[in-house]
Amino acid sequence: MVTIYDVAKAANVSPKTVSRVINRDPAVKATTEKKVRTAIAKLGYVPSTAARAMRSNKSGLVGLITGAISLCPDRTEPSGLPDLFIVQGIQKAIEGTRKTLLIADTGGRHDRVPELIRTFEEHRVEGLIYVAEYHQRISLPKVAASTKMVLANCYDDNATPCVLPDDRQGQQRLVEGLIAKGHRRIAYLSFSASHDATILRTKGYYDALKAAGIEGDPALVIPSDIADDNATGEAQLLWDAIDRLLALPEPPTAICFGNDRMAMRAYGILRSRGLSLPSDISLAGYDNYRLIAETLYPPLTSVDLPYHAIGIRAMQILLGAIDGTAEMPTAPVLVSGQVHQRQSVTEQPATIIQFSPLGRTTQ
Amino acid sequence: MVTIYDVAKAANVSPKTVSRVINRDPAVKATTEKKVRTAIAKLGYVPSTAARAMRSNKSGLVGLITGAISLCPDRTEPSGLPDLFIVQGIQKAIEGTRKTLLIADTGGRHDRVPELIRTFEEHRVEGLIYVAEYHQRISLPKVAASTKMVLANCYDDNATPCVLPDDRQGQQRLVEGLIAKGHRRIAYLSFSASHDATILRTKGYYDALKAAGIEGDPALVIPSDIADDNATGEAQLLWDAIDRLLALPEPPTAICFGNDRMAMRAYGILRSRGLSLPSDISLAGYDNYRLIAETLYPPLTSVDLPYHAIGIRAMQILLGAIDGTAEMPTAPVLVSGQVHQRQSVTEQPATIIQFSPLGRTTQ
DNA sequence: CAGCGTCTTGACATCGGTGTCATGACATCG
DNA sequence: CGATGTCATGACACCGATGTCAAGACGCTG
Repeated sequence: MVTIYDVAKAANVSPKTVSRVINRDPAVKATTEKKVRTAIAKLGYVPSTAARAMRSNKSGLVGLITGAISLCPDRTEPSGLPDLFIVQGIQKAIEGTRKTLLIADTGGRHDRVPELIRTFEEHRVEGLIYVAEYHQRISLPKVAASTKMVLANCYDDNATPCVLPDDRQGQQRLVEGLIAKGHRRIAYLSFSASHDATILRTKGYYDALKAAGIEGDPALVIPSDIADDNATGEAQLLWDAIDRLLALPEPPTAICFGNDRMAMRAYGILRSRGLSLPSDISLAGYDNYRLIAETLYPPLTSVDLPYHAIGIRAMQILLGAIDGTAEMPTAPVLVSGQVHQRQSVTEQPATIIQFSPLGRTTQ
Repeated sequence: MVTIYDVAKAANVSPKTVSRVINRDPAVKATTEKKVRTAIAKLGYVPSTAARAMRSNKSGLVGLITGAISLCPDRTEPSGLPDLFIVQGIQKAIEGTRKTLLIADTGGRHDRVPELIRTFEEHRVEGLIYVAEYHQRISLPKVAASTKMVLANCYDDNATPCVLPDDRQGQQRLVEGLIAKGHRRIAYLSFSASHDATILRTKGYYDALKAAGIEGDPALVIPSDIADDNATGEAQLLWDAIDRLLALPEPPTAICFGNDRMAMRAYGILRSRGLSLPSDISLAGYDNYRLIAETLYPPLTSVDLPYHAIGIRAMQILLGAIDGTAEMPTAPVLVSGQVHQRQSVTEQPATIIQFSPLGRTTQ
């Protein structure tokens, strides 16, 4: 490999002068610079970051730990993919800076995280971002105090700076949209209640109802407590939940789902129950997983999970801390996502619903 | 940052001895080793790869260039995601080796590739993999001869070692499966004929027919020449193509699609035409994009695009070349994907189809 | 023309590991 | 007991860049 010494010899100058040229030191005479640049081009010299890093004690590396890459293929799982968008946002935010991103994938095994952090420390990364596959609390091993760390899509007990989706607000706005279209009986088929996202979104759901003066009905809120790897079980639960809703004396005119994939399944289930979409019932997802939301017929109303923005914010915070130009935030940074109105939700004509011993009558 | 000298001082040995301990040199007395390990643990010493790399001239880094990460979000595009699986395969293959993967994303802009290669050269990567988002011919700038390179999902004119999906065989096996179920009139709604994959798969389609003694009917093969970013245009073309097929005097009993997403759209279109799936017509996709193929109702027969395996093979080839334990292949390495039979394809009862001036009659 | 400041360049040490070779301690053998 | 060999360890140089400091060239001033 050609070194700075080879270039120096070829250009008949000292290595230090070559170094000056590379680093655009203005104290180099134009003629000398030309000589050096010619030699660099002729020899195809590329400076070694390793040597540079050793001298300056700055690696120019930023580490990223994620399961986004490995989690996609094996899981047909809903949340598996979108966290990749966080990675994309991070990539985008690092573009244009002089830093290089080192990506380590957990391969789905959390126990590998310490090992990955270790590798990063060996590479002397200047900062570290941990990306979780869904909104959750985590606990990470200690890293050197000099290594800045930011959490994306997760938080811990040590007040490590973190960037989170504003799940409460997202669901609230979605439901507000349904209410604005005249819906009053709005069901919510959520994920497992043990998820942070579910708790926050359920709160958002009730907040929206309350703001509109609609009383919440617990019969309309059904969480699915399923194991993530059990696709048939999930489908079964969804059938049951939908049947329960349809059998209510006063069934919902709209259903919100925990994510777009649940909604996608529901399209098939509801149609096999003889309902027309969206005229008989309106549906809304979550995630705005465009592959699903835009391809389904009718296209699905959904809420952005602002993963891309989360990635960008996380990296911005980290870069600011590395440069020393910005302080790390001490409270979680919330990023909100936009509601995308599509044709799966229709205007609900103002109706008066009456109860009778025989069931429901709509006038 | 604590260095090997700090450890040496703390353990009261020479730095060289610490180095020996780190590298598991057996020539160190047990008592000495213990002293050193204690000091390492107490000080939290982590060796610097930069320093190591400089001395040994081996970075332990492998570079990966891809658009897989950035291409996902903006494109609702079919092929946008799956190449990520190649990256995952690569990750998997590098696990357990002592190498670290450096991932560079093009951000969708091919003109950034030289810049990324440059960064890799600065980091002295020992090998380089380029991953394309779909099967295609590419052309890359020269890299240092000492840097091994492997292409995944693409090939070039310089006989650079490459790993490709066996598209011809995949489509052939898929169609063979349909034929085995009694289908004789099999349509193929492919991608744009300008894609390598389309050309190869179309060949596989005809090969399967020919092997079964069925004459190919050009009216059954319709390529969609659409711009990738035009979702509504794509949907329109699909409506038209399907209508054309259904209007044929002898319409197909099965339709193969260029990918699972096209098939997913077709579910809606065919049903809106009053057809029941799969009893009236059988459908098959390509890619085995499980999120779609398994979630659709009925689940979709499809062919694996063996992206994961492509990634693994590519990395294996590269690692072999870096170690010097294996020669680079001189011809493209083809990887074949399995056919996944699902309920979207039904047994076609042996029928005799007669033509009459009034149309088709099935007995 | 001596003295001084400015401009340009180079010598040298240094970052943190590791390869090479040397050294001292100790065991073995004739 | 001295010669030889083995074992464990250390001294030193080196990888490739760059920060520090100094030196030579040059022009300007008094």
